[in-house]
Amino acid sequence: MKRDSRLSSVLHALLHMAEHDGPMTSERLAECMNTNPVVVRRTMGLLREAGIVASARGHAGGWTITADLGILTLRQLHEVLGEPAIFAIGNRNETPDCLVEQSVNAALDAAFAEAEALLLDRFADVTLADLAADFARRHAERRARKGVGNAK
Amino acid sequence: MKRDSRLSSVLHALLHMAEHDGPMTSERLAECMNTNPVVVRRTMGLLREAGIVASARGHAGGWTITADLGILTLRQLHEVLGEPAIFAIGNRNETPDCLVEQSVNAALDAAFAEAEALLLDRFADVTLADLAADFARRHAERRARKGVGNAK
DNA sequence: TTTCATGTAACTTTAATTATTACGAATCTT
DNA sequence: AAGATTCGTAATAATTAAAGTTACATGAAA
Repeated sequence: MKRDSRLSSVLHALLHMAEHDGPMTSERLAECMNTNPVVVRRTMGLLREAGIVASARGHAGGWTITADLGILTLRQLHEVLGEPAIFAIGNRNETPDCLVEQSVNAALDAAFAEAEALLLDRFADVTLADLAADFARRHAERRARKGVGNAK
Repeated sequence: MKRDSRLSSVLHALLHMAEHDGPMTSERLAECMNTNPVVVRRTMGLLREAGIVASARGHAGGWTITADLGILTLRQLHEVLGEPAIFAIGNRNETPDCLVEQSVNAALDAAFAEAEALLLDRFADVTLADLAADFARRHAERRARKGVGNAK
C-alpha cells in the first residue's frame, strides 16, 4: 500500500498560504508540493467543505485560509480528511469465527487502540499556529547561519 | 496499499500449533488462515530463521514451535517480520529542502514516534502465553454458554 | 522409489493512493 | 461580448506494496 500523505500535504499547503498575501492557485500550490493541481483541488476541496479554506474562480482566484490558525489542529485536519486508516498493520480477518483468531485480534486491537488514542491526542495538541511559529524559528535560524543581516 | 497482516497471521498460526500435538503442515495452517501454503512457508520461514519454530520435510514433517511461549512477545515477532511500517499515514517527502515542509515533518514525526513507542511497548507486554491463556478463557466461556459438561 | 512436505523463484492478482486527462462552469479583464 | 484564467469533477491510468499462485527443486520417510 502507498502511505496516505494528504495530512502532510495540506499542512504544507496551509503554511505556504499563511506566508503568502492573497489567494494561491492550485497550480502554484501543486508546484510547492511537487504534485498535480487536480490533486490539490481534490484535497483542498475537503477543507473547503469544512470551512477551513475558501476558493474563488477566475482571474485572481485561488485558495485562501478562512480558519483561525491558532485554533486549527492537526487532529481537526485528520478528521476533515475522513479519518483515514492510521495503521499499515492489521488483522487478517476482522470478524473471525475462530476463537484463536479472536484472541489474537483482541490483543492487537487493544494495542492499536491505545497507540491511536495517543497519536490523536498529540495531533490535537498541535495547532497550525504552532507549526507556523516553528517555521519562523527555522527561517530565522537559517538566516542567522547564512549571516544575512549581519553588519560586517 | 494493502495492510500487512503477517503479525496477525503468525500469532494465529503459533497458537494453533501450540494447541496441536506434533508438527502442523503448511497446508493445514493455510486452511486455518484461509490462505495459501506458500504464503505460510514464506512467513514461517522468517520465524525459523529466528529460531522460533522448526520445520521438517517429508512424511510427518511440518512446523513445530521451539520457542518458550512465556517469553516470546508480540514485539519480538514484529521484529522478526522485519519491522514493517506501522503507519499508513506519512510525510509526502522525507527529506525536503523546503523549510515549511521540514516543520510539518518534524511535527508529524514527533507524534508518530510517540505512538510507535507506545505500540511497541504494548507489544512487548504481551507474550504468546498470554494469548494462549486468553484463548483458553474464551474457550471455557463458550463451552459454558453452550452448557457442555453441565449435568442436567 | 514413490509419496509427502518444505524451499524458493517468478509471476499474477488485489487493494489503495496518487497522478493525469478532459471538459464544464464561473469569474475577471479588456 | 470575447477571451483568458481558475476552480470543479468525472473518468481513467499509473504506482506501490501486500498477498496469492504456479512451478519446480530438495529432502525425508514409508
